[in-house]
Amino acid sequence: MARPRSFDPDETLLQLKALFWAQGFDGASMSDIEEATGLNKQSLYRQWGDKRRMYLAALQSYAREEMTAAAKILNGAGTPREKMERLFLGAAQEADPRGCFLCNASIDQAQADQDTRQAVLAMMAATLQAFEAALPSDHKHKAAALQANYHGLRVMAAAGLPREVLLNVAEGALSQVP
Amino acid sequence: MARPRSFDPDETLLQLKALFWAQGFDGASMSDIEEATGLNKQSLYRQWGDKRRMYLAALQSYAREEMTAAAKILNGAGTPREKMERLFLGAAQEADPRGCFLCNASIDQAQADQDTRQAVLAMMAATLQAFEAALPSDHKHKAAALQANYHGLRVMAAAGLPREVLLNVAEGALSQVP
DNA sequence: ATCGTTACGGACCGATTGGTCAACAATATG
DNA sequence: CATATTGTTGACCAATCGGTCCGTAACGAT
Repeated sequence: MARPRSFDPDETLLQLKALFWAQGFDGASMSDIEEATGLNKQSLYRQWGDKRRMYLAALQSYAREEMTAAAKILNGAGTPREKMERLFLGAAQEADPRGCFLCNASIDQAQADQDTRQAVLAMMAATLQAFEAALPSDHKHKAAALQANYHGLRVMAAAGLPREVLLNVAEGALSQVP
Repeated sequence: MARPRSFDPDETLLQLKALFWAQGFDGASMSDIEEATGLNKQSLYRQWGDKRRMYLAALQSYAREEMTAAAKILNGAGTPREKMERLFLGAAQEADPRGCFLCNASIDQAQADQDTRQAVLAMMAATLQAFEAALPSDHKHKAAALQANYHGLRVMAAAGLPREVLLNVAEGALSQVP
């Protein structure tokens, strides 16, 4: 009935996520977005309405994928200790310079935009639950502190601290897990 | 010999710090800066050169004041436990929605600007030392993890998590301190 | 009072910002 | 094949961005 879309919105969303994750909302201009997606502005606006919604969609894509990757570790096989080792040592060794997109959004957009704030709160709550679920019943009260530890680790990794310090953080966190 | 400055650079620096802390580098326009300081662009440029150096000066002002406020707690009187209680419970109860300026800079400017990156690294290292100094000698290895915990707590506070969760984080952190 | 020097204020700059519009291209249905 | 409908393209928009320039104001030294 009409001309079909010539791009895959899901694939474009991954590119948006990568861009906003690395550069933040203000740091990514529409020109950057056009370049990163290979699409024209108009196609982007037609699909998502405005830049804010592109950002929100990217953030929710992160929630769906990167965070369920963490959740997969936490809900996967192994003892609580093994799960936490995989999570914390992984974060310390990879040391993603982009940080954690959720933390980034908390800091530079949660204050500026109500929708982002709500999305961030939901993601934070889901993360807390994943930590709780992965801990034995007599250690669930440590979930929030471990989450804070994890987010702090990601921030320190983004700051560029040496791996040795990051591994130190991971070991300290793990010492709380039986 | 010449017309004297009609503003106090130190006072202006406090206003710059407050603005960049709350809004970030990109989030604060030169118009915002003029409004926040009550000064004209030209006076600002004469004093600091460009916007980046205003930001860096603000960040270093934060390092000098807010962080030595934390350092004062850590280096002050009391047992390690008491110091950590003051630090973590304070951060959980005040729950500054602006977050920690150091964390914010780590996330949205450390990648973009080399000078900011170096300043952030120095501040992070100084913070680690303050934690180490405040812990008894057989617990110094926990300094990095406690720092991560602290930064995570600040990020979660900025995200808007309920005080109850933040207090939970603080208690979890404190359980590691004798 | 005058002069040299510096600070201040506002007009102004090109570049870039996020966002829109209308012409054109392409396709599924009749 | 014709048509209705949608996607794509690039020109275009006002507004704002960070930053500069210059005329004037205000001071200390002589």
